[in-house]
This record gives sequence, C-alpha cells and structure tokens, in this order.
Amino acid sequence: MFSNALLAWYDKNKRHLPWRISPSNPYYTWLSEIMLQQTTVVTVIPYFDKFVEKWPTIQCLAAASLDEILVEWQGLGYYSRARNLCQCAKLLAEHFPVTEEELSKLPGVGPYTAAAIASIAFGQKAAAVDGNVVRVLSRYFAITTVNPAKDVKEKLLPLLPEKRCGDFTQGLMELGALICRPKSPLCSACPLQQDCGAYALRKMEDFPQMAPKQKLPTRYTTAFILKRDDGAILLRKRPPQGLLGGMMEVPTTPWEEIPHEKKGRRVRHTFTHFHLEVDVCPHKDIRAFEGIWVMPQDLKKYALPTLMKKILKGE
DNA sequence: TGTCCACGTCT
DNA sequence: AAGACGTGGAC
Repeated sequence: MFSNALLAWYDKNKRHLPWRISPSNPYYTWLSEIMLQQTTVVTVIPYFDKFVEKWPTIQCLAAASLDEILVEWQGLGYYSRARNLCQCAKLLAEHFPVTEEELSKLPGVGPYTAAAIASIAFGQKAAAVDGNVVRVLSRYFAITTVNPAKDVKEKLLPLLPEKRCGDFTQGLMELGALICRPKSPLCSACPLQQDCGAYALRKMEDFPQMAPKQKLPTRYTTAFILKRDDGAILLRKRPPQGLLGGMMEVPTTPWEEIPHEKKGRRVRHTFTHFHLEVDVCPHKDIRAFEGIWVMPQDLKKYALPTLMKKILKGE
C-alpha cells in the first residue's frame, strides 16, 4: 500500500531539519514553507535558524518592520516573499487558520503552501503538490501529459492516508529530494519501486515531461560607486514593488538590451528571466544622485541583494 | 560555459 | 494565462 510503504520509509530516512519538531509548531511550518518556495533545504537552514533565533514566536515577528525582515532575508531571493511574510505575520499573530481554504487566503500562501501547512502543522488531509511531488508521482504513474502538475494533484488525493497526513506529505517530498532525484534517481532504495511506472519502462528521467525553457535575454547597465572623502558610499532604496522591491542599491543607468562600453570592473548576474551585465564605475560627482551615505562597515545593516553585494565587493 | 533544480505565487 | 520574480550549487 502506497502510504504505508512511504511512511515506513520516511520514519527511517527523514532528515532532522530545524523546522521538523515534535509537537509541530505552526509558526515553524509556515516560515519554513515560505522560505522553501523555489529554494533548496541547504540554502534555507541558516536563514531559518537566524529568523527563529531573532524572532522566536509569530508575535515577535509580527512586531518587526519590513526593513528588519529584509535585512535578514537578504540573499535568499524572491523578495516579495519577505514583503508577504511581514504582512502575513501580523495576521497570523491574531489568528492562525487551520484549514487549507483559509490558509490560501493569506498573502504569499498559494495552493501548494496552504496544503503543506494544513497537513504538516495540523494533520489535515490536503494534497500538497510541489516540484518534488510532481516528479515522484509523474514517474510513479508514468504521466505523459506536458506540465503534469494538475494530473498529479488528482492522483494524489485518493492516496492521502487518514492518519499522519503531515508525515505523508513530508515523506513524499523527502523521497523526491533524496531518492527520486531529477537526475540519477536511486531506484534500488525506493519504497515505491515495485509499482513505479517509469521504473517498469526504465525511463525514469523521461518524467516529468516538461515544456522546453526559453533562452534568457541579456540586459546591460552601468553602476556608479559614489564615495565621499570619509569613505561613505551612496545607497538608495528601490521602489517597494517589482524587481528587488524594497532592497537597497547603488545608482545605475536603466537596464536595457544595449551593451555598454567597458570602463570599469565587470559583474555578471542572472535573474529569473534575464542575465545582467554590469559595468561598475567610480563617479566623481558625489552630488549626482540622491540617497543615504553608508560607511563600508555599516553595509551589513542594510538589505542588499546579491547583485549589489557583487558590485560592492571590495568597497 | 550553460542548464537545471525550482510548480510557487502574484498579477 | 502567461510573464515577473533570485539565488547558488550540481553537473
């Protein structure tokens, strides 16, 4: 039986992650699930530890400002998650919903995260479909439709056990992360091998069937380092929405698909939907832009995305 | 070097 | 419904 085999495997093989505590802590579950969106476990662990050390409860986090949260979130990416987290904390401190339907109304909580929290934190029967689950089940059922996420959810629902639904959800994702990996899956160690459709065909890596990705365009900009005589550097805050919203930056020219002449150091960075090539130049006129002046040793007090850390490296 | 992970959510 | 939205590490 699917769920028994999976649960037995999970009991033996689960990783001991900082948010996997018993009894479950809904704050930990929610915070870790937001951080884990599009982000690997190894990357998330140090951020999660920092957050719960600084803000041990949802009430503590609810009292934090967005700027404080962005400073701790810097480097984790998808900064809209931090903006939604800040809003969401204030709601959750008042009332933490228990059902999938209510949870999915929260900012930053979509169908996957709502089901994950409902099952993991509250033991509800909810089908959480993330990339791991899509991979495991599209292989198990040898699903040949392109972008099979929807089919996977329908197949998953009747497999959910009455008891231990949270462990079942985590077990499925854990199996995807450790055994049913995108490349070179470890089928000999898999509790589902016997009934796996893709394994029967020996075509594991042909699933899931994904639409081909388009190639990323490159954009170009010049970034200006403005340095005062006392060593302070000019930073400014980006608009609250959109790319790197609410994060700090050095001034740049508009980011366009027109290559710039190389005058200074070159920095390359890839975003979700484009590459960026930056020409980093000192700027003589310290009055050329508005912003705040920050001493190099104080840069860590500000929320800087990785792109800006690369640009400021050595300053 | 370039591609993939990475369906997750919002608009 | 399709595009916006980061990052780093594996291969």
